[in-house]
Amino acid sequence: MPRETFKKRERITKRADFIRRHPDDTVVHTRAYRVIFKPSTLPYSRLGVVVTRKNGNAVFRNRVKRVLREAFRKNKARIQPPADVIVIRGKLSGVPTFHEAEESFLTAIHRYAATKNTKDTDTPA
RNA sequence: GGAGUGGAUCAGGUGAUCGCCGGCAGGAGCAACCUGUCGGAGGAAAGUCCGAACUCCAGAGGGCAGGGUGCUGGGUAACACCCAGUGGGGGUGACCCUAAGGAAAGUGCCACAGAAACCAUACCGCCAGGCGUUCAGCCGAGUUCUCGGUUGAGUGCCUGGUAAGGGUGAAAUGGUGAGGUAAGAGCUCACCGGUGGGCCGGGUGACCGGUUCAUCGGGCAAACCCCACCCGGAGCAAGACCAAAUAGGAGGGUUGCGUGGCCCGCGCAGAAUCCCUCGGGUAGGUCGCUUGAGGAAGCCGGUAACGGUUUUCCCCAGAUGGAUGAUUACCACCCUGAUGAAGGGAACAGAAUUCGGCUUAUGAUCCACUCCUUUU
RNA sequence: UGGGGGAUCGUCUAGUGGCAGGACGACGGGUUCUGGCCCCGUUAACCGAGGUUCGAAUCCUCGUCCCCCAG
Repeated sequence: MPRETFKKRERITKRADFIRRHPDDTVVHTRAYRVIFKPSTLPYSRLGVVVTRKNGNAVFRNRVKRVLREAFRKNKARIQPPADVIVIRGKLSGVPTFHEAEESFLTAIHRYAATKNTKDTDTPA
């Protein structure tokens, strides 16, 4: 079983990686977040979190980022194929907990995998 | 029991599992990775309101402009901060607040109202005199109707005296009482109040107390200003170094730049293969970067702020799309509940070059004190 | 992180110590067969809290929010 770590190379740090869009991107909406899966050439997935100042103060923004980072760390092995994942916090009030975030993250991964499978079955012919 | 004032302290704790950042050591060496070990948010880290250190501009030098501070004495690297006091104001009180120099250096403003808003004095009014006039009484002359004189009351104008009173206004030329006067007035007197000067005593000083003489016309300087003291500018995206990238594009120049308030001064470059500006390109890394006006404890000086000194004492975050987290167990606190079971809650808030302050946000506990009410 | 600027009716704006004004809008009325244009009237604001002053949108202090700039 692979260890559930989260190294620096698994984080999206370039502004261009946040902004660039591609037709193959898969966008999944959950109640509080918008999750964008971008196909990656790297053999592992990466995570980037967007929380603007309009969501709350610095404590709140740090909380959102830490909770989402933890959900990614625990479940990154399920993202197949590997992708750059960008999570955008919507305008929803209330302090997030880890369990809520993980549930949203898992549903997003599930829908992402579903779209990939249908594409794989449709396109080969 | 209620209301309140001042001060101090803490900012849940201990494990388990999985993670993140940094230092050190090791894996032969840089990077990466692994192992071990140590450390890892705050009282406000916040607002960026002051003051400094540090870096660059020249080792920041002179003048002007501009800005800041503004009772006294201390503290400090420095401050607009702190401590101790003085004066003034608020509160029944504990206690709190205080940008608190100068208005006879000058300028300006004080809307509306009001006679008048600061400098001459003056409008209404009051009083005296003069000239008219109306009415009444008395006297004289005369033919009844009239004329003259005089007294009193009223009224108009002029001259003079006066500032007691006058709707106003935020503010009106010391207040009250008596004398005095034609009417009045600090004109005089008694008490009270203010201002200025002299002298005496206390205090380092702001100032306080007493006495005596003179005098009694506002306010605003967080209006311009004057006086005293202080301040050069920019800011770690400061600044230094390494590497990568494009093509030699456009404009200007004798003085240009540093210079980002102005002038002087200073420094650098200075006839082109030169300099400046714009445009274009690059957007990576290393250092600065955490040991410092540092902390703790003891002793000494000081009312205190604070300072001095001693120690084999301690090292206490340094990220760079930005770490300091997640899950879970038990205990502690608060609330609901019945004391149990159970459930819920736990504020304000996240380092970014570093310090000293201020201000703002905010949970809990403790100590001392004040006022009111009730009981004894 | 550092530096700079701003906040006035619903919107855009003027006002630098003394009544807060204008335009557009909204509402009501008039005009018209009806609507528009036009005319008349009404409504409606000084970001918040303290201080200076007789008096503050204006001067001072603190706070809240918004915008801009950077090597």
